[in-house]
Parts: sequence; structure tokens; C-alpha cells
Amino acid sequence: MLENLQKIRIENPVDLIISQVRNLISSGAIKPGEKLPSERKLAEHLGVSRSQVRSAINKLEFYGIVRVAPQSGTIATGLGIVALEGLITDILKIENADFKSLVETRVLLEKEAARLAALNREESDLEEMKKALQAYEDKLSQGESAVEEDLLFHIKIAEASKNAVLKSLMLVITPDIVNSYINLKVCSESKTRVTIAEHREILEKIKNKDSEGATKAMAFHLDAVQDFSKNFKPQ
Amino acid sequence: MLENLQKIRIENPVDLIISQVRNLISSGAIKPGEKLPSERKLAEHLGVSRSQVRSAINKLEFYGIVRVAPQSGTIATGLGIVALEGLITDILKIENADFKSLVETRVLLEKEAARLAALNREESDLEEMKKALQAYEDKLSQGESAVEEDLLFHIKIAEASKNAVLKSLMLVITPDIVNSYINLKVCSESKTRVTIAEHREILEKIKNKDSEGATKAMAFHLDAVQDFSKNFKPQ
DNA sequence: GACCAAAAACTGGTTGACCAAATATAGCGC
DNA sequence: GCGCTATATTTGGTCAACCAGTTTTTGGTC
Repeated sequence: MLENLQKIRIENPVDLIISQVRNLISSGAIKPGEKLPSERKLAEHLGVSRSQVRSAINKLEFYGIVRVAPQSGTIATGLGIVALEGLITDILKIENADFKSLVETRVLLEKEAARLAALNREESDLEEMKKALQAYEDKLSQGESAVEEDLLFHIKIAEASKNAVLKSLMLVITPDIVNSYINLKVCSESKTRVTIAEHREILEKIKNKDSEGATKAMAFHLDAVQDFSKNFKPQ
Repeated sequence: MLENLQKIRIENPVDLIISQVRNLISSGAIKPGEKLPSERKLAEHLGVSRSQVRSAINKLEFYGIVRVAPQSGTIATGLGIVALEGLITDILKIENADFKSLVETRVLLEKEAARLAALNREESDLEEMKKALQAYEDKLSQGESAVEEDLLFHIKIAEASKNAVLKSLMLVITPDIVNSYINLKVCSESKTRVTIAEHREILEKIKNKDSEGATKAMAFHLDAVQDFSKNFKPQ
């Protein structure tokens, strides 16, 4: 009987405010560089309290839609495109993404990171990567799970690539990867030895500035996971 | 004379709180899943007001370090790796990235998006892309700059790829691309005709499900920009 | 001691008043 | 009318008090 009841959508008031303000910008009522109405006026017009408007503006600032200038005002940035198509909600909501997309994208980033790392790495980078690899092995030898240490090694590679954007993007998707791996139990305990060997192989190629080899080693290393994502449908 | 004065760093108090809380987690004092001290206690211990603690926690939630449960408490999530190495500040701070890294990464993502779009696009995607392309041409024919419309076309491609993560990442770096392009005046007005032709070429390949061709067309399209970034040192 | 309901304490969320800096206005001297 | 300064207003930031749930403690009962 209760199944007949429709699920009602309880919209977060802050989200409603966000979409209103976003419309203000994307409709052209407020052009990039112009100031938004003050928090008080917005609150009054929308019939909500100032703190809620405040919270909404905070989020918008995070998304890069607006920039707040203390004691002066909130101005719309020129990045209208993000607001343009109601895409805001998509940004950083990768948690809804399917595992396949996640792995697919990860492989793409990782291969490029390995390639660039082989070209651009410095001695200090090699040290960092060695340390990360050691931490990973230590954790494993204690019989514990080491998903985070594993990924830390990969992030060190991204650092060695000297491409800050690449590293940032890897950091963005890393939490989701950790979650997925833990939830889906990707890491079978038996394969840890293989994993370590593969990590060492990658490190070696990067050390030798062999960009092609590093790319291939990384691709090989991630192959198992990728196959897993292709053949396995989560949920 | 004044040059001798050292630049003093005025640390944002909220950032200081963030790093303190982060240490609390990364040091292991608070394990994933455990609750943080209440906002009031944190405020008292740190000698600051609760609103500042509040603001800090808000940001930490955004970063995915903690999750707040209303009327219950704030709990640390299991994504320790991000907090582990003081990497937080890097996330989403792509604005500090150099133009070369930005373009390099963009090309990587765009090529993959084009490839996947050719494989996975549906009819509706083609419609969307056509509309975006039309909007771009209209804006240009009015003699106006159309950086945003340009990128919107590219985002539609990412949508057609059916890889949500890839699209999200493109959305993340898009604002920075817009900024860089505007600042560096990458888009010379004379080349718009060529650009339109290239866009059409990409669309055609995707329509024909020619993944290799789409990748190459995209690579060709972005070549000019990439060359620009290699030969030109910003600032 | 085991169990349970009532109440006290505690939680994050919200509010309206106040703060200092930035801005707009008014007034004055010329 | 013009240029400057002093004042008034507006701005986002901060704060302490309060709100409505949640959690813990408490006291009584069996």
C-alpha cells in the first residue's frame, strides 16, 4: 500500500537559492564582472534568511561562478559557461559515475602521467617514489590493506610528470577510486606480489627516462583493473 | 629601501584551522568513520569562534575530507589519502598551473572524449552538438568573441562520450581554459573560419562513428593552441 | 542486574545584532 | 561648477544566543 506513495523531493533551500542566482547570471541579467545584489537584498527578495544566501554564495564561489570581495560585494566571474547549461551540479559529483568511466579515465590519466614522468622526472622525484613504494610494501607485509599507499605511489608519479593540472585531476578522482576499490573489493590479496613487481617496473622505466616503456608498464599494471571494470557491472 | 622588507604572510585563520583539523585526521588521532570533536569544543580548544570552525568544516566537507551529519556530528571520511600529504591545497587550485600543463592535459582529455564520442554517441547527442556549433557560428557572425560557445561544443562532445568522469574533469578545467584564453588572447579573430571548418570535421567523424578519424581531427584542431603554448611563455 | 521511558546534555543549523572596511553622499572652500 | 574632505550608508564578516533534532544520562521498575 505504501508503495503507491510518490516519493516527494525535498529540495534543499540552499540549492534552490543557488539555481536562482545562477539563472540571474546565465540569463544575462548580471553580466560577468558585475556585482550581484547584496546578500541582504537577495535574502529579502527570495524570502529567506541571510545566512542561507550566504551559504549559497559560498558554494557558488567554490564552483568559481562568483568571487566575493569583503566589504565590497559579490561579483560574477566571466566563467559563464559553467553556469550556462545547468552543469554546476555535475561538477565534482563524480560519485554518481559508473565504475567503468572512472577506471577508463584513470587509465588515460595514469598513462600520460607515466609518460611525462619518464621525460621530466628529477632525482628528488625518484626518491619520493621510492619512499612511497616502500611504504606500500611495508603496509602489505603487515598483512593490511594498502589501497591508499598504492594510490600515493601513483600520485607521486603524477607529481614527477611536472604537469600540475594532471596531478590535480588525479587528486580529484582519487577519493572516488579509493571508495570504489574498497566497495568492490578490487584488490585481491593474492596479487599483491605481482603489484609490487609492476610498481617496481614502472619506477625503473621512469628512472631510465624510457617514456614509451613507462607508458606500457603502466598500461599493463592497470590492465587487470580495467578488465575487471569491463566484465563486472556494479550494483 | 622598501624592497628590503620581507613580505609577511597573512594566513587566513580559517586555513589554519583547516590544517589543524587535517592533521588531527592524518596523524591518526581521528580514524575514518570516527566523529570529530564538536564545533564548540574545537572552537574553544583552538581559541577561535565557532563560525570560523564552521567555515573550516564546510570547506573540508567540500574537499570530501569529512561529512557532517546534522544534529549528530561531523565524521571523518575514509579518504585519508588526500589529507595524508598536505595535498588538499592543491586540489582545485589549478589557477596556479602553467598554461602549458593546462593545454597538454586538455588535449589529452579532448582526444579521448572525441574517440569515445565516436563510439558511443546517440542521435540526440548529434543534435546537441549541432545546436552548440550553430550557437558558436551565430555568435561569431555577429563579430563577437565566442570562447564560451566554443568550449560548450567541446563539452557536448564529452557528454556524447558517455563517460561521466571525463566530462566532469573537462568541466573542472574549463573555467581555467576560458581564463587563460582570454588573458593570452589565444583566439585570433582571423582564424575563426578555419575553426568552424574543423569543428564540422570533428562532428562529421563522430557522426560516422569513425573513432580514429575523430581523434585525429580533434588533435589537429587543438594543434594550433598546443603549439602556441609550447612556444609562448606566459607572463 | 536488565530493561525502559523520561529528561538532561549535546549536536549542527539558524538567526538577528553588531563590526570594520569599502563606497557613496553631502557639504564646504574656492 | 570643481575638488576635496568629512560623514553616512552599504558591504561582507563575525559573533553570541537560540532552535530542533539526536544522543547520552538518569531514575525508576520489574
